[in-house]
Amino acid sequence: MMKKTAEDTFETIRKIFTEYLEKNAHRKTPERYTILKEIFATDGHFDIESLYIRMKNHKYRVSRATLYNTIELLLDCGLVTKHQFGTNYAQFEKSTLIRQHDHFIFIDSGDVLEFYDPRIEEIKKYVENLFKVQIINYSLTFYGNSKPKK
Amino acid sequence: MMKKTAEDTFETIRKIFTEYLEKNAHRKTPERYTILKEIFATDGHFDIESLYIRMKNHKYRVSRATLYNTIELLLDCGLVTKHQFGTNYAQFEKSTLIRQHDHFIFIDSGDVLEFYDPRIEEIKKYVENLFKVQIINYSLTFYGNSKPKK
DNA sequence: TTAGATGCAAACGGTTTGCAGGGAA
DNA sequence: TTCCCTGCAAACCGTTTGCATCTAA
Repeated sequence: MMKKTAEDTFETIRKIFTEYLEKNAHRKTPERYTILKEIFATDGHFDIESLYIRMKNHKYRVSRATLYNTIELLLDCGLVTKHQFGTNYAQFEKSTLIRQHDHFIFIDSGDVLEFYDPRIEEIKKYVENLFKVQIINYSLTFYGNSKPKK
Repeated sequence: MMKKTAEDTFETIRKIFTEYLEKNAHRKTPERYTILKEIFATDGHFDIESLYIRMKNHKYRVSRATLYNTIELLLDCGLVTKHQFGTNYAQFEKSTLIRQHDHFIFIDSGDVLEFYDPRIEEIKKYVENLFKVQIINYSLTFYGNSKPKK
């Protein structure tokens, strides 16, 4: 069986975006694909300003307005997730298409770690039952510091 | 045994605030106590602007700067909790001193429900162990809608 | 008496919007 | 050719800050 390369994965991502744009009668502009590529070329979380600077450094100038516009589309088709980690600006994360996870944030540095605990599913079911609601999404974030050495 | 009245509870709150102010050499200004009273006189979550307007309606004029300043103190002594429910403005909640809880937000209306599931404690322990960290606080919020009638 | 608090208004910073020009379909 | 999209800059809005004035201690 062939190993799945990073390029293969991005091709899938690109295809998802294209299908989304076509289905919603949005234009397939070069800006949108370049932004998509830039986002998926880097690991970790990002905010609009850092993405803007990164693209400028890569000699691809887009306006902030277009970044906000495109992020909106990427959120809508599920390729990007939005977080508001207690700050007053939004942070985003590219979808891995692989595994769901939540976050631990170091209070001092702002560094982000990811984890997954299946018990969150149990809590979700409990809440849906309790309130007779349908949960569309959720956010679970822990904040803390390194454990002090004894 | 005497029933505990709302006034008794507020007296306790007031005392906690006073002790906090004294311990940290902060002045006990009338503004600070009036803001405390206003916050604890209303149920549910609030933001700075609505608190500002509420106080103005009650004929007690404070500046927004003082509201922000005082909220900071109330957060510091644990009488108020801050939330950032995906919006770009902060929402606050008075502490109940009774029971810990998390939130369910109706996507359409923004209405807030509260619940508690002890499994969150298990997840917390798991994360502390996994990353060798100490968790100071956390946020768990579900977003969704009413379950459609069949 | 004086250091800390308040009120006001200006500044700040992330996000949104209006509009003229450009380009995908 | 059409009208959606982009870029730019101004507007927006929640929050922070600077400063003169006031007041708790």
